[in-house]
Amino acid sequence: MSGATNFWLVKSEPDAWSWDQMVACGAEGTGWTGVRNHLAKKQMQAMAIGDQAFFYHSNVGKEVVGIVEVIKTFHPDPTDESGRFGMVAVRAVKKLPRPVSLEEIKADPFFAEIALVKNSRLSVQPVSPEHWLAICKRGGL
DNA sequence: GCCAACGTTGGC
DNA sequence: GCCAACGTTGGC
Repeated sequence: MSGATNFWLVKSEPDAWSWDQMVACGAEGTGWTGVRNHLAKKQMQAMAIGDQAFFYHSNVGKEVVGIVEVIKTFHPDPTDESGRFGMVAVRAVKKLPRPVSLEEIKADPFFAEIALVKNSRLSVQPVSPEHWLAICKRGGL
């Protein structure tokens, strides 16, 4: 494992779990439960404590609203009865001063290869450092 | 509310 | 192990 921080993007429908709820968990954070996809699982297994992830509101809003940090690495998800999947734990770090919408990301050819556009259904995805910086910049950070 | 994309399941 | 049917996700 290298010491470099990796970047990710996690999606949530705000009706199910919103940024505000995430913030309400404070420094304690919360388990990122409910992921039932093997590719997403693989991404979570690759996460290290201190890695950062964009928090994206799918369906409603369709925008990156904030940044979360991994505080606990991959471990069993108590909500998964099959025992096949797991979760990480994250805490809210900061809200983007300006949310970055999917529309905006799609409109910029720079993001043509980002998983958010290419594989829109993947709920946990990696983000390259270049894309990370560019979205932070657009978000007003 | 619709539909396309994609993952999963189950019959063979 | 293949593939059709089905369910779910998520953008529009």
